Amino acid sequence: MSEEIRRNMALFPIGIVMQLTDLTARQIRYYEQHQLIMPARTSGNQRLFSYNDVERLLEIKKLIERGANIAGIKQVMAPVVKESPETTVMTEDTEEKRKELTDSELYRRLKQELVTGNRRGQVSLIQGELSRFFKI
DNA sequence: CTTCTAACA
DNA sequence: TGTTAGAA
Repeated sequence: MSEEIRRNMALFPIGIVMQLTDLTARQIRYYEQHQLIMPARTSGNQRLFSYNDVERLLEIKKLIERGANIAGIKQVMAPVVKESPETTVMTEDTEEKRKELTDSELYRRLKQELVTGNRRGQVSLIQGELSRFFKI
């Protein structure tokens, strides 16, 4: 299985993403309304975010903290279409840098999430999937 | 219990 | 953006 598929594989419900990004469900849904992210849905209409979605949200969060609005973020971030196999749309190299920083931050949180373990329900949902990313 | 949508004291 | 109501 390629990294591409792994990164775009939807596996976290909004609750996990909230903890990973420190964003409220309201904000996450709001960003989705504005096409900043396009999480998949379960048969029950529940949002399922991929590893990439989480990274994207962290990017959005930083831009928001820097005083950017939705319109501004849309300009900087390449609009997500769908699962584009060869679409590594990096508008600027400045984003490459920020990406590296958020990656380490994300890794730290995901790892902590896996070690700490959530409470009933989430454990089975996330732990099984995350073990594919981290060998503990 | 968790998440979803829609709407507003 | 917060928050809440009612449903799934």
